[in-house]
Amino acid sequence: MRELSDDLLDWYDVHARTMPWRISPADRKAGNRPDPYFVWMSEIMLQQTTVAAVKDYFVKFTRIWPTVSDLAAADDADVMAAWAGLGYYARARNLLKCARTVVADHGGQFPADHDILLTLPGIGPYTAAAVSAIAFDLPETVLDGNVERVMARLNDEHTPLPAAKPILMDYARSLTPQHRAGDYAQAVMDLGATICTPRNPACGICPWRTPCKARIAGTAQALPKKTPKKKIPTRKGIAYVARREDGAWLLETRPENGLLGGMLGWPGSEWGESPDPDPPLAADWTALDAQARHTFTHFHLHLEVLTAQVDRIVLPDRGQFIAHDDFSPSALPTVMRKVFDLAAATLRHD
DNA sequence: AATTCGGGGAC
DNA sequence: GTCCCAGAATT
Repeated sequence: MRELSDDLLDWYDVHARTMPWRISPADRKAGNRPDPYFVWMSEIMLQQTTVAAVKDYFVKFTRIWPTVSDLAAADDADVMAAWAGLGYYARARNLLKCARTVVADHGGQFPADHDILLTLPGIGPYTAAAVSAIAFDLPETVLDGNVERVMARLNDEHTPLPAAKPILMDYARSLTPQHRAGDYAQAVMDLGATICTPRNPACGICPWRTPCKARIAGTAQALPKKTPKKKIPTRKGIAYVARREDGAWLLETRPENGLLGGMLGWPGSEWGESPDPDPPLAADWTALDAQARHTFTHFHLHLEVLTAQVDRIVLPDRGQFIAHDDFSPSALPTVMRKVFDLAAATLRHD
Protein backbone atom coordinates (compact mmCIF):
# COMPACT_ATOMS: atom_id res chain seq x y z
CA MET A 1 0.00 0.00 0.00
CA ARG A 2 1.27 3.43 -0.91
CA GLU A 3 1.82 5.75 2.02
CA LEU A 4 1.88 9.53 2.28
CA SER A 5 5.59 9.25 3.07
CA ASP A 6 6.20 7.76 -0.38
CA ASP A 7 4.70 10.84 -2.06
CA LEU A 8 6.99 13.04 -0.02
CA LEU A 9 10.07 10.91 -0.73
CA ASP A 10 9.33 11.09 -4.46
CA TRP A 11 9.16 14.87 -4.16
CA TYR A 12 12.43 14.90 -2.18
CA ASP A 13 14.20 12.82 -4.83
CA VAL A 14 13.63 15.69 -7.24
CA HIS A 15 13.67 18.76 -5.00
CA ALA A 16 16.17 18.01 -2.24
CA ARG A 17 18.31 21.07 -1.62
CA THR A 18 22.09 20.89 -1.54
CA MET A 19 23.78 21.54 1.79
CA PRO A 20 27.41 21.04 2.83
CA TRP A 21 26.45 18.37 5.39
CA ARG A 22 23.87 16.57 3.26
CA ILE A 23 24.15 13.40 1.17
CA SER A 24 21.90 13.66 -1.89
CA PRO A 25 19.07 11.11 -2.18
CA ALA A 26 20.82 9.57 -5.21
CA ASP A 27 24.10 9.15 -3.35
CA ARG A 28 22.26 7.75 -0.37
CA LYS A 29 20.53 5.17 -2.56
CA ALA A 30 23.99 4.23 -3.80
CA GLY A 31 24.82 3.27 -0.24
CA ASN A 32 26.55 6.40 1.01
CA ARG A 33 25.85 7.80 4.43
CA PRO A 34 26.90 11.09 5.96
CA ASP A 35 29.59 11.28 8.63
CA PRO A 36 27.69 11.22 11.97
CA TYR A 37 30.09 13.91 13.23
CA PHE A 38 29.04 16.19 10.38
CA VAL A 39 25.36 15.43 10.94
CA TRP A 40 25.65 16.19 14.63
CA MET A 41 27.65 19.39 14.00
CA SER A 42 25.09 20.66 11.50
CA GLU A 43 22.13 19.83 13.75
CA ILE A 44 23.61 21.67 16.72
CA MET A 45 24.30 24.73 14.56
CA LEU A 46 20.83 24.57 13.01
CA GLN A 47 19.02 24.77 16.36
CA GLN A 48 16.86 27.89 16.01
CA THR A 49 19.18 29.04 13.23
CA THR A 50 18.61 29.28 9.49
CA VAL A 51 20.45 27.14 6.94
CA ALA A 52 21.89 30.28 5.33
CA ALA A 53 23.40 31.47 8.61
CA VAL A 54 24.91 28.06 9.39
CA LYS A 55 26.64 27.20 6.11
CA ASP A 56 29.86 29.17 6.52
CA TYR A 57 30.23 28.22 10.18
CA PHE A 58 29.80 24.52 9.35
CA VAL A 59 32.48 24.68 6.66
CA LYS A 60 34.83 26.56 8.98
CA PHE A 61 34.36 24.21 11.92
CA THR A 62 34.76 21.01 9.92
CA ARG A 63 37.84 22.43 8.21
CA ILE A 64 39.51 23.40 11.48
CA TRP A 65 38.32 20.30 13.35
CA PRO A 66 37.70 17.51 10.76
CA THR A 67 36.92 14.80 13.33
CA VAL A 68 35.27 14.62 16.72
CA SER A 69 38.67 13.78 18.19
CA ASP A 70 40.14 16.98 16.77
CA LEU A 71 37.30 18.99 18.28
CA ALA A 72 37.57 17.25 21.63
CA ALA A 73 41.24 18.28 21.79
CA ALA A 74 40.54 21.93 20.91
CA ASP A 75 41.03 24.86 23.28
CA ASP A 76 37.78 26.23 24.68
CA ALA A 77 38.65 29.81 23.73
CA ASP A 78 39.32 28.82 20.12
CA VAL A 79 35.93 27.14 19.81
CA MET A 80 34.10 30.07 21.41
CA ALA A 81 35.89 32.52 19.11
CA ALA A 82 34.99 30.44 16.06
CA TRP A 83 31.33 30.35 17.17
CA ALA A 84 31.19 34.11 17.73
CA GLY A 85 28.31 35.69 15.79
CA LEU A 86 26.23 32.53 15.49
CA GLY A 87 24.41 33.04 18.79
CA TYR A 88 23.09 30.78 21.55
CA TYR A 89 26.58 30.31 22.92
CA ALA A 90 25.58 27.52 25.28
CA ARG A 91 25.53 25.43 22.11
CA ALA A 92 29.27 25.98 21.64
CA ARG A 93 30.04 25.09 25.24
CA ASN A 94 27.92 21.95 24.96
CA LEU A 95 29.47 21.17 21.57
CA LEU A 96 32.84 20.78 23.27
CA LYS A 97 31.41 18.85 26.21
CA CYS A 98 29.64 16.49 23.85
CA ALA A 99 32.72 15.93 21.66
CA ARG A 100 34.80 15.13 24.72
CA THR A 101 32.13 12.76 26.05
CA VAL A 102 31.94 10.94 22.71
CA VAL A 103 35.72 10.47 22.76
CA ALA A 104 35.92 9.54 26.43
CA ASP A 105 32.82 7.37 26.81
CA HIS A 106 31.94 6.16 23.30
CA GLY A 107 35.27 5.36 21.70
CA GLY A 108 35.15 8.42 19.44
CA GLN A 109 32.04 7.11 17.65
CA PHE A 110 28.65 8.79 17.87
CA PRO A 111 26.01 6.41 19.23
CA ALA A 112 23.14 5.60 16.87
CA ASP A 113 20.53 4.99 19.55
CA HIS A 114 18.09 7.81 20.25
CA ASP A 115 18.03 7.29 24.01
CA ILE A 116 21.82 7.21 24.29
CA LEU A 117 22.14 10.34 22.14
CA LEU A 118 19.70 12.04 24.51
CA THR A 119 22.20 11.68 27.36
CA LEU A 120 24.81 13.82 25.56
CA PRO A 121 25.22 17.55 26.30
CA GLY A 122 23.28 19.83 23.94
CA ILE A 123 21.30 16.96 22.42
CA GLY A 124 17.56 17.10 23.12
CA PRO A 125 14.61 15.21 21.65
CA TYR A 126 14.84 16.82 18.22
CA THR A 127 18.59 16.46 17.73
CA ALA A 128 18.65 12.88 19.05
CA ALA A 129 16.01 11.90 16.51
CA ALA A 130 17.71 13.83 13.70
CA VAL A 131 21.14 12.27 14.23
CA SER A 132 19.67 8.79 14.66
CA ALA A 133 17.60 9.09 11.48
CA ILE A 134 19.89 11.12 9.20
CA ALA A 135 23.23 9.59 10.17
CA PHE A 136 22.08 6.01 10.81
CA ASP A 137 18.77 5.68 8.94
CA LEU A 138 16.91 4.57 12.06
CA PRO A 139 13.14 5.26 11.91
CA GLU A 140 13.05 8.07 14.49
CA THR A 141 10.64 10.99 14.19
CA VAL A 142 11.93 14.56 14.11
CA LEU A 143 9.68 17.31 15.42
CA ASP A 144 11.06 20.78 14.74
CA GLY A 145 9.31 24.03 13.86
CA ASN A 146 8.87 22.91 10.25
CA VAL A 147 7.34 19.55 11.12
CA GLU A 148 5.05 21.18 13.69
CA ARG A 149 3.70 23.50 11.03
CA VAL A 150 3.32 20.78 8.39
CA MET A 151 1.55 18.42 10.81
CA ALA A 152 -0.76 21.14 12.15
CA ARG A 153 -1.86 21.94 8.60
CA LEU A 154 -2.02 18.40 7.28
CA ASN A 155 -4.39 17.54 10.14
CA ASP A 156 -6.03 20.97 10.54
CA GLU A 157 -4.99 20.91 14.18
CA HIS A 158 -6.02 24.13 15.95
CA THR A 159 -4.65 23.45 19.43
CA PRO A 160 -2.11 26.24 20.08
CA LEU A 161 1.59 25.55 20.60
CA PRO A 162 3.32 24.57 22.75
CA ALA A 163 0.41 22.53 24.17
CA ALA A 164 -0.08 20.94 20.74
CA LYS A 165 3.40 19.42 20.66
CA PRO A 166 2.46 15.90 21.85
CA ILE A 167 -0.49 15.83 19.47
CA LEU A 168 1.65 16.91 16.53
CA MET A 169 4.31 14.40 17.55
CA ASP A 170 1.72 11.62 17.38
CA TYR A 171 0.72 12.71 13.88
CA ALA A 172 4.37 12.87 12.79
CA ARG A 173 5.21 9.49 14.27
CA SER A 174 2.30 7.82 12.50
CA LEU A 175 3.70 8.99 9.15
CA THR A 176 7.37 8.09 9.70
CA PRO A 177 8.36 5.25 7.35
CA GLN A 178 10.57 2.32 8.30
CA HIS A 179 12.73 2.78 5.19
CA ARG A 180 14.69 5.86 4.08
CA ALA A 181 14.09 7.40 7.50
CA GLY A 182 16.94 9.87 7.09
CA ASP A 183 15.74 11.12 3.72
CA TYR A 184 12.19 11.30 5.03
CA ALA A 185 13.16 13.40 8.07
CA GLN A 186 14.97 15.86 5.84
CA ALA A 187 12.13 15.80 3.32
CA VAL A 188 9.49 16.92 5.84
CA MET A 189 11.73 19.74 6.99
CA ASP A 190 12.51 20.78 3.41
CA LEU A 191 8.78 20.79 2.71
CA GLY A 192 8.20 23.13 5.64
CA ALA A 193 11.10 25.36 4.64
CA THR A 194 10.23 25.72 0.96
CA ILE A 195 6.52 24.87 0.35
CA CYS A 196 4.61 24.80 3.63
CA THR A 197 6.07 28.14 4.76
CA PRO A 198 4.76 30.19 7.69
CA ARG A 199 3.21 32.78 5.40
CA ASN A 200 1.82 32.28 1.89
CA PRO A 201 2.34 28.51 1.66
CA ALA A 202 2.61 27.21 -1.91
CA CYS A 203 -0.23 24.73 -1.55
CA GLY A 204 -0.67 24.45 -5.31
CA ILE A 205 2.65 22.67 -5.79
CA CYS A 206 2.68 20.74 -2.50
CA PRO A 207 3.10 16.96 -2.76
CA TRP A 208 0.63 16.67 0.12
CA ARG A 209 -1.96 19.13 -1.27
CA THR A 210 -4.59 16.38 -1.74
CA PRO A 211 -4.65 14.96 1.82
CA CYS A 212 -4.02 18.34 3.54
CA LYS A 213 -7.04 19.12 5.72
CA ALA A 214 -6.08 22.76 6.32
CA ARG A 215 -5.83 23.42 2.58
CA ILE A 216 -9.33 22.00 2.18
CA ALA A 217 -10.62 24.03 5.13
CA GLY A 218 -8.77 27.17 4.00
CA THR A 219 -7.00 27.50 7.35
CA ALA A 220 -3.42 26.70 6.34
CA GLN A 221 -2.26 30.29 6.60
CA ALA A 222 -3.44 30.55 10.23
CA LEU A 223 -1.77 27.35 11.44
CA PRO A 224 -0.12 26.43 13.64
CA LYS A 225 -1.74 28.56 16.32
CA LYS A 226 0.57 29.84 19.02
CA THR A 227 0.00 31.31 22.45
CA PRO A 228 0.74 35.05 22.14
CA LYS A 229 4.13 36.23 23.35
CA LYS A 230 4.52 39.24 25.59
CA LYS A 231 6.58 42.20 24.46
CA ILE A 232 10.11 42.58 25.70
CA PRO A 233 11.55 45.34 27.95
CA THR A 234 14.49 47.67 27.33
CA ARG A 235 17.56 47.57 29.53
CA LYS A 236 20.43 50.04 29.74
CA GLY A 237 24.11 49.55 30.42
CA ILE A 238 27.58 51.02 30.10
CA ALA A 239 30.43 49.42 28.18
CA TYR A 240 34.03 50.42 28.85
CA VAL A 241 36.57 50.27 26.06
CA ALA A 242 40.08 50.95 27.30
CA ARG A 243 43.12 50.97 25.07
CA ARG A 244 46.68 50.97 26.30
CA GLU A 245 49.53 52.99 24.78
CA ASP A 246 50.92 49.89 23.07
CA GLY A 247 47.54 49.20 21.39
CA ALA A 248 46.35 46.45 23.74
CA TRP A 249 42.60 46.22 24.45
CA LEU A 250 41.03 45.62 27.88
CA LEU A 251 38.67 42.67 27.55
CA GLU A 252 37.18 40.07 29.82
CA THR A 253 35.90 36.55 29.39
CA ARG A 254 32.31 36.42 30.61
CA PRO A 255 31.19 33.84 33.18
CA GLU A 256 30.40 30.36 31.86
CA ASN A 257 26.71 30.55 32.62
CA GLY A 258 24.13 33.08 31.53
CA LEU A 259 23.94 35.52 28.65
CA LEU A 260 26.91 35.36 26.25
CA GLY A 261 28.45 32.85 28.66
CA GLY A 262 32.10 32.07 28.02
CA MET A 263 32.40 34.76 25.37
CA LEU A 264 34.88 37.60 25.15
CA GLY A 265 33.47 41.06 25.83
CA TRP A 266 34.08 44.59 27.08
CA PRO A 267 33.91 45.17 30.83
CA GLY A 268 30.69 46.92 31.73
CA SER A 269 28.03 47.84 34.22
CA GLU A 270 25.06 45.68 35.08
CA TRP A 271 22.26 45.85 32.51
CA GLY A 272 19.00 47.15 33.93
CA GLU A 273 16.73 50.13 34.54
CA SER A 274 19.37 52.63 35.72
CA PRO A 275 22.75 50.94 35.98
CA ASP A 276 25.44 52.34 38.24
CA PRO A 277 28.78 53.20 36.64
CA ASP A 278 31.30 50.44 37.21
CA PRO A 279 34.56 51.18 35.33
CA PRO A 280 37.15 48.39 35.24
CA LEU A 281 39.92 50.82 36.03
CA ALA A 282 40.37 54.43 37.06
CA ALA A 283 40.84 56.59 33.98
CA ASP A 284 39.63 59.70 32.21
CA TRP A 285 36.61 58.10 30.54
CA THR A 286 35.04 59.81 27.54
CA ALA A 287 31.45 59.11 26.48
CA LEU A 288 30.76 58.53 22.80
CA ASP A 289 27.88 60.37 21.18
CA ALA A 290 26.30 57.20 19.82
CA GLN A 291 24.89 54.27 21.75
CA ALA A 292 25.25 50.62 20.80
CA ARG A 293 21.77 49.15 20.36
CA HIS A 294 21.09 45.47 20.27
CA THR A 295 18.08 43.19 20.71
CA PHE A 296 18.36 39.83 22.44
CA THR A 297 15.64 37.22 22.60
CA HIS A 298 13.95 38.71 25.63
CA PHE A 299 15.10 42.35 25.94
CA HIS A 300 16.39 45.37 24.05
CA LEU A 301 19.72 46.80 25.15
CA HIS A 302 20.99 50.39 24.93
CA LEU A 303 24.67 50.54 25.72
CA GLU A 304 26.47 53.77 26.54
CA VAL A 305 30.08 53.47 25.36
CA LEU A 306 32.90 55.03 27.37
CA THR A 307 36.44 55.01 26.06
CA ALA A 308 39.80 55.76 27.60
CA GLN A 309 43.45 55.82 26.65
CA VAL A 310 45.57 54.48 29.48
CA ASP A 311 49.26 54.27 30.09
CA ARG A 312 51.36 51.17 30.33
CA ILE A 313 51.56 51.19 34.12
CA VAL A 314 47.91 50.81 34.96
CA LEU A 315 46.52 47.55 36.32
CA PRO A 316 42.81 46.93 35.73
CA ASP A 317 40.40 45.89 38.48
CA ARG A 318 38.66 43.54 36.05
CA GLY A 319 39.55 41.93 32.72
CA GLN A 320 42.91 41.70 31.06
CA PHE A 321 44.73 43.55 28.33
CA ILE A 322 45.01 41.62 25.08
CA ALA A 323 47.74 42.66 22.66
CA HIS A 324 46.55 44.26 19.45
CA ASP A 325 47.97 41.40 17.35
CA ASP A 326 46.22 38.79 19.50
CA PHE A 327 42.80 40.40 19.22
CA SER A 328 40.27 39.96 16.45
CA PRO A 329 36.83 41.61 16.64
CA SER A 330 35.45 38.53 14.88
CA ALA A 331 35.91 36.70 18.19
CA LEU A 332 33.27 38.97 19.81
CA PRO A 333 29.55 38.30 20.05
CA THR A 334 27.58 40.75 17.95
CA VAL A 335 26.64 43.25 20.65
CA MET A 336 30.30 43.52 21.67
CA ARG A 337 31.37 43.90 18.06
CA LYS A 338 28.90 46.81 17.73
CA VAL A 339 30.59 48.45 20.71
CA PHE A 340 33.98 47.86 19.13
CA ASP A 341 32.91 49.41 15.84
CA LEU A 342 31.77 52.54 17.65
CA ALA A 343 34.83 52.82 19.86
CA ALA A 344 37.55 51.87 17.38
CA ALA A 345 37.15 55.04 15.36
CA THR A 346 38.03 57.19 18.37
CA LEU A 347 40.82 54.98 19.67
CA ARG A 348 43.05 54.73 16.65
CA HIS A 349 46.50 53.55 17.54
CA ASP A 350 49.10 54.30 14.92
C1' DA B 1 4.64 25.19 32.06
C1' DA B 2 7.61 29.34 31.62
C1' DT B 3 11.76 31.39 31.05
C1' DT B 4 16.37 31.95 29.39
C1' DC B 5 19.36 31.67 26.06
C1' DG B 6 21.41 35.32 19.53
C1' DG B 7 21.23 36.78 15.50
C1' DG B 8 19.64 37.57 11.01
C1' DG B 9 16.55 37.21 7.04
C1' DA B 10 11.87 37.83 5.19
C1' DC B 11 8.11 40.75 5.21
C1' DG C 1 8.75 47.24 13.58
C1' DT C 2 7.04 41.45 13.70
C1' DC C 3 7.78 36.66 13.00
C1' DC C 4 10.46 32.82 12.57
C1' DC C 5 14.17 29.75 12.44
C1' DA C 6 16.48 21.50 11.74
C1' DG C 7 15.63 23.66 20.34
C1' DA C 8 17.98 22.71 24.82
C1' DA C 9 18.58 23.62 29.55
C1' DT C 10 16.97 25.50 33.54
C1' DT C 11 13.64 26.92 36.90
